[in-house]
Amino acid sequence: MNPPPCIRVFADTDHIQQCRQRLTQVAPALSSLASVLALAGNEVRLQMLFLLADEQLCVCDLADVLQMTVSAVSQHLRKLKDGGVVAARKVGQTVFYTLNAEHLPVLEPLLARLTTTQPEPTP
Amino acid sequence: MNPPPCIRVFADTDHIQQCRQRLTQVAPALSSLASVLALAGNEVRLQMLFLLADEQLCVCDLADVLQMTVSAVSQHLRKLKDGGVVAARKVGQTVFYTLNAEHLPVLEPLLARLTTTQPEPTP
DNA sequence: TGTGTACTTTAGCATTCGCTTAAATACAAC
DNA sequence: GTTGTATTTAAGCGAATGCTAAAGTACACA
Repeated sequence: MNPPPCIRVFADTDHIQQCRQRLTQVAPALSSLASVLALAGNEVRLQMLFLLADEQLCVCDLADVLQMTVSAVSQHLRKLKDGGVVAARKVGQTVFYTLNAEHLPVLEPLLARLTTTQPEPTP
Repeated sequence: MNPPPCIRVFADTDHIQQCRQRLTQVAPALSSLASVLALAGNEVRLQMLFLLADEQLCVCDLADVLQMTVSAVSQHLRKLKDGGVVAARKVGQTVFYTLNAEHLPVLEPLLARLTTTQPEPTP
């Protein structure tokens, strides 16, 4: 049931155990971070987040800007909302999306890099 | 060939165009960032990066720690290497992996959050 | 009340992902 | 050379992803 994954000569068991412990200590935070990064790791969604960092937008606006189907945009937004990355605010029949505060500490510095990175001069 | 994606009453064409321009300005950086986040957005790979941030490790070590097949680990590492996130250094017949400098500015603050986030007191 | 607009949801489908298994490569030691 | 160890690669497969197309929901307004 549990074949030894690696039968190398010097398997420093203490070291392995220590690494495992470090992982379990950060496990919840790491899992949460991974799911946020997975959401932001899609080019379309990252574009959305970049735009939403500047101003709230409705589904229709995003569809126009990204030149995508309203349905496709809506499905991306649902994922982002389910992940707690964005929040929806309904005004009349249009739904405005904004960045959610919960994961801003992670997203803000990432998005900030996009506007501050100057094109590197070829050395 | 190009049906209007959204026939809403008030489509602020100038605004849409302005958003599109902001996107094209950051397009290369955004694309690069998205691919790094996509790599880090996998829980197993994020664990690897977390460990590699502390010390260099070989494939076998990672397989032991993560309790995964050497093959599975190797395939993850190849993706990370192809994305420029990690670098390989061969010593004898073992291959040590380290974080690559290229994307450290993105990864470092993310990984730092894992060790500094204190468990929030239930309010 | 009906009509239209903004959005969501569902089903379907091609593609990608992440794993397993097995074979292949590289190299150290005997 | 042969053997053994560390790693990579290839093939295959189930599951997840991201889109389209079509139907469904919610609400404003005449």
